[in-house]
Amino acid sequence: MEEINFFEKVYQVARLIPVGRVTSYGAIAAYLGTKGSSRMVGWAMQAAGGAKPPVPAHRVVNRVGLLTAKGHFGGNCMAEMLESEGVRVEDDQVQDFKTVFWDPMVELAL
DNA sequence: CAAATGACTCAGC
DNA sequence: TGCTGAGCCATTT
Repeated sequence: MEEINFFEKVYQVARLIPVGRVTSYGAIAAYLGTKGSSRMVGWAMQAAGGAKPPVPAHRVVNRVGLLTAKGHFGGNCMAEMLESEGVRVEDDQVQDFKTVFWDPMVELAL
């Protein structure tokens, strides 16, 4: 069922993240209008595992660029994918986060 | 209906 | 400067 709920919104924004870029939970939450639901974004990512098309949850990190989701992916699989896309990751943290940071509020020019 | 959970974020010490 | 506590919203039980 393709129900348009909070998760779907998160999925759509997350799928809009270009390769080599990353965003934060708060940025997506704020874009959706629920700035305080940063946790919900992460919760949506958990459910994103069965979303179609797949959601690049590995491109979604916390506000400091830390791969908090790594623990859920299993191992450093998340960092490997990010590096494969051109994102510099070191010690489970995105380097030049502000440079690779993709802000939906700006990029999508809402 | 109320309580608990969660991949976050901010403020305080 | 680094850790702890509380706040936030939506989903789940």
